[in-house]
Amino acid sequence: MTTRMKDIAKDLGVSVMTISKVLRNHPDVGDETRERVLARVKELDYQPNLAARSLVTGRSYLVGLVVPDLLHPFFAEVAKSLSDVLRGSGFSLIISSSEEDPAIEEQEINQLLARRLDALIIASCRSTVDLFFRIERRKTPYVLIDRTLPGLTANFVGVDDEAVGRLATKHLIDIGCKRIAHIRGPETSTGVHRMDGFKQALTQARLTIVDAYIISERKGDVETKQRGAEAMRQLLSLKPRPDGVFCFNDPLAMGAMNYALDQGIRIPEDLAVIGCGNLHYDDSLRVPLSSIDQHSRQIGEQAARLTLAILHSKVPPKPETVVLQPQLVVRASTRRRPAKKTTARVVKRDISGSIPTKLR
Amino acid sequence: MTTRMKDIAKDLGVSVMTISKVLRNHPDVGDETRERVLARVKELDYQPNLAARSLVTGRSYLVGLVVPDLLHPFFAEVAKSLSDVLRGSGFSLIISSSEEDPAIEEQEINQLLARRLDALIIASCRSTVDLFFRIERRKTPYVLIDRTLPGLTANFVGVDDEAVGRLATKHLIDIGCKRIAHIRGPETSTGVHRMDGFKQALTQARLTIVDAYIISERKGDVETKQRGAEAMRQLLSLKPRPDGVFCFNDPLAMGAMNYALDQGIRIPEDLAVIGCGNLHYDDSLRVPLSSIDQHSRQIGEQAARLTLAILHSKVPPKPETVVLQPQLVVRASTRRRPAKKTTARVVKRDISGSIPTKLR
DNA sequence: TTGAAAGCGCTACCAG
DNA sequence: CTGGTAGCGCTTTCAA
Repeated sequence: MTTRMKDIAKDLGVSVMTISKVLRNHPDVGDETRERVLARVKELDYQPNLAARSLVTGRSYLVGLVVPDLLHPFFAEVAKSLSDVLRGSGFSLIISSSEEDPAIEEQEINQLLARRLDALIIASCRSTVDLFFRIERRKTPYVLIDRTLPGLTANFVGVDDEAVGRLATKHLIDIGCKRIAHIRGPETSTGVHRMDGFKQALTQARLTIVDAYIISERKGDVETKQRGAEAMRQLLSLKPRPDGVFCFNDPLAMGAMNYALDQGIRIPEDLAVIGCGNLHYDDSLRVPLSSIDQHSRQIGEQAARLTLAILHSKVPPKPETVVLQPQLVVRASTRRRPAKKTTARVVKRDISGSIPTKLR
Repeated sequence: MTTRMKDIAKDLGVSVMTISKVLRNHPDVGDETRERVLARVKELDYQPNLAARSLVTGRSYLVGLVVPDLLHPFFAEVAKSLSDVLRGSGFSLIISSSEEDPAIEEQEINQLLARRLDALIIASCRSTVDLFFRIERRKTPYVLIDRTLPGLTANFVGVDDEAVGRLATKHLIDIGCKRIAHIRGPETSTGVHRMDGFKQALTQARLTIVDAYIISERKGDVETKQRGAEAMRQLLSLKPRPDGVFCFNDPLAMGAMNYALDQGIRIPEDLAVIGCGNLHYDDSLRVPLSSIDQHSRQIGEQAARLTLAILHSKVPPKPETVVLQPQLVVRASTRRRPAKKTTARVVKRDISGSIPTKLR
């Protein structure tokens, strides 16, 4: 069997309590005893069973993260920064992916609840709040990231998605686009709010909102790039063709651009394209892609900070909302002679948004 | 407080044991009693405390995964397929990242050991075996993925990295390259073996190995793309310049290509470039990148299969090694008029290797 | 079919 | 400073 405190206690002729205290740096232990215990612990390479410990303390020092897709660099980046901060505070992060499937998300969250984690951080793909009320009934603190849910007052860290839509669309208007299309995202808050921002920018510029220029997500589990290509195919079949497109995210924009380029469309001359996410490969694409940076790293850091604050506070604090302001990053896909001077805040080189991909 | 079996037992006037049996589908319970218990469980939304359960059963139904970098699509893909398979078998996956830092890797593995996980799956960035001997002493089964360690006989799932190096280099030779360079990876098995394969292919083709054409990883934690650019700068300063480069991985190749293109080098005419990883954005780059597919999804699936086999077997089985054969994927960055007919197996369109990035 | 007793490995509490 | 007692929430074993 594996070593237990009892074994060490017997070896050394001291009580189990003494071992326990030494291991938790409790002061009430004589120096000599402490040395002997530590020596034996090291010799046996002993580690206390954390499951047993958390059973009695009621705390697991485990935080759960649920994301819809680990392959998306945005969530990978969030996971990374989150994990960095938590590790520094003695918490471990257990990451699970819902594969953008509400049923899997529920299943994964149930698992995490059953394991009595100290807190949950969730980028939810659900559209109903029932699951979150259940979490609240279980008294497990949680922080939503990236996506909010209508009718749910909860801790939240994310970007201002209406501002994302406005910023991107206003930029297209500023460079002279007149017929602006939107390849929209799913029915989550991010998808809906970015589209709202898109419409707001058009309205503000006294441009009409053309329904046919808004392409909805196709049902089914196809690859994002392919969906982008399909959406672009639809747009190019319209008359008159749009001269600017705001895509819900960068993978979608990548697929859309590829299709357009393959059809001989010039970007940005015939068609300007902007995405969202500011992914690390944006500036290496066939046409480097303009994008909106959503501060993935900061989202992770703020979510971690908020989680730790909740865990350290005695009484459950009021839900806090952290909304970050998105930033425009201009690259070749929208670099045209401007129709009028751009008023948006422009970041020439992306620094904060660059995602370092380490060497394997 | 949170609900316990005791509470439900008291409510219903039955014993705790009966509840426990119902929840584990034990047959020895009367139908009527079972119904009553299930009804109350549902009503209270009760879930047994898995920490308590695993304390007595000695099994946690938790598998740990340690990767060097979640942001690298290869590891994200592995994590995804692994998680899919394990979830289907009733195991949860707890993912942690070592950030390519041996000390963090040790710390994370210690955490996982202390939590008494059922098994560990590790893509190690360590160069010594001591940590793994410790894991073995703890009797925790583990599976290495992607990277092996010299002097360690252990379960392993990964690609044949010498074959990766040979395949890539032979392809460059086949399309007529005469002065072939290598931007190599770190001192892990992947880095070393791919370079070995590179040298083997040169030797076999009776080309000399020029030391200056092999660029080593710079020390320090710089971004991969930048390292690729820096390596390319070095290569372009040599006389004569290389006419083909095999890069350890695709992010490195991306940085290298960008630099070369910015210097006015034509790819593939002046310089052919091939990477490894077959990442989903390879075909959307300024020059679509030829690459070697290392079957990330299959690595995850095989590692999961192997892990489950170990967990289900009564006695610890002998270490098993699964070595997958890499596949060449040709794109524009090496598409030249061939000097002689290529003999390598060529996949024109990448199907197996395409990595679906879901819509956020 | 049901349940009482014992204990998994650890820590809180309080007595010495 | 030290350590005994009690018990965290659950399952195993075995008797009724």
